[in-house]
Amino acid sequence: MTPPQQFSALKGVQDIFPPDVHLWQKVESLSREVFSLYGFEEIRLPIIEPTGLFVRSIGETSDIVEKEMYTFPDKAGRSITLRPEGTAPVVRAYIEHHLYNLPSPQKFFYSGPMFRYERPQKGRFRQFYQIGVEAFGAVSPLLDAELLSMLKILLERLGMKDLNFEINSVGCGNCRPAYRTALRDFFSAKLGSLCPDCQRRYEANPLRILDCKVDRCIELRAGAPFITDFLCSECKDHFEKVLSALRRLNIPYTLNPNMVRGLDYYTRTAFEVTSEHLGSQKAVAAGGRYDRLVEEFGGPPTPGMGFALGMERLTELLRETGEIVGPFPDVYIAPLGERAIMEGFLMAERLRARGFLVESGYDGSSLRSQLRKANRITARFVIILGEDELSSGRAKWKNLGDGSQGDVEIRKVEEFLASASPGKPR
RNA sequence: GUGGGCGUAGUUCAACGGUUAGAGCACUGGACUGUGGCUCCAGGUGUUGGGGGUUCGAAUCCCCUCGCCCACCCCA
Repeated sequence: MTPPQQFSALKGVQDIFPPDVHLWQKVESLSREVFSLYGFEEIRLPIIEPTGLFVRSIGETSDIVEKEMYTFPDKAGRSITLRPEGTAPVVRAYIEHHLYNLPSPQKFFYSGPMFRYERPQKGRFRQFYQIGVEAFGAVSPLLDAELLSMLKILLERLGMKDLNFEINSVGCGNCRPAYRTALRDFFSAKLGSLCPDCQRRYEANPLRILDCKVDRCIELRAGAPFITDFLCSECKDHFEKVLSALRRLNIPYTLNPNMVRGLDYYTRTAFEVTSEHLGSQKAVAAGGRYDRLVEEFGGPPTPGMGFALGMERLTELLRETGEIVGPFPDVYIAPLGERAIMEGFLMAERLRARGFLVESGYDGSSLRSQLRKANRITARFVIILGEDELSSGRAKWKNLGDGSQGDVEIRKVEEFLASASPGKPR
């Protein structure tokens, strides 16, 4: 006989189950709570989008578009892509539903899986989850500071420590081209000494040379021009006001003129929140401004700004700060014998209707093994129901915390548990 | 796509090329026929990831392949 085929999850995707899933739930619920204080409302969007949406927003020559998208034709021959990021779909929906007619700024958050066909490593997956926010229609640098503050408050309430807020301005369509030219000029004489990757970057995206990790390239870029010295007066003013607001909020930040964002659509403010406790993929959140994107997609000129949190990286850090355990059963019902099993089954349903978390045995195993199981799942109480109890009408109860026990009328088990469990029933 | 590391029981890991591949934990049962945790005892059909090769003999050496991990590229 051939053994049945065993399936396993695809490369780069993962199952999330207890106890880990409790961390995920905590992050999700706390995010909702904090975001709602700032007026962000949830938006739920498709996971598949037309391929062109990402090609045009992220940039045709970006790695994401060139080699990382899950793209396939549907049955009518349309090119479909599993979303590799969240901003472009939100922008699409914002324009498609004319949300710009509503009072500005419009603020949304989303949560869900993204897909990129990459080689997995620590903190990187092919299906990964992001919680993101996007705000439309506010040019003020105070919005930038407000989003940073909201993010910091969320991370603090999650108990995260040792985070570094790195910030930069990548300028706009007016000033960035001049900087690119200046960078190319700076590196042109050293081109032959740069690593092969950087020689490619020199052509494709010279800003990327700035965050190369090769020692030689790090040496060669000493003295390279800073983008902050090339910002136009509007961008410079905006950046200074963001930084000043951050100082007023007592939010510590690190200026990182070498930080460039991967996606083409960013303008002005760009930032990353990193942790040294992660692997090489150390950004737990990142975002920035995209003041031209809505217009480029056919909407009215509307500034935008947002960020996304990487769920796997976040929960990775939270796992180190202490396990969050799931709910424990209030009571385990241990029936002995056929009649008792049915009685216990009915009792379990009565107790659940009263708001108790109940586990119940119904396979007729010994009292010993049932108590062992109750102990293992850390039930607070055990109710023992055997022939003796059924004939006397009084069930035995046992408190697994202190070992105390006694008996109680079967009809009054609910009342007994309610008085013995503060806060229950709900 | 590139480079490196690792695949042995449910799990964490042992086993100089040499008997029948072992141990902790977990699980199940018992000591205690209806009382958990602590203790003690008992319980393993593992294609040593898969395939091929070298050898009298391979978990161990070689080749191929699959998978996982880490790093690069890039990115949350």
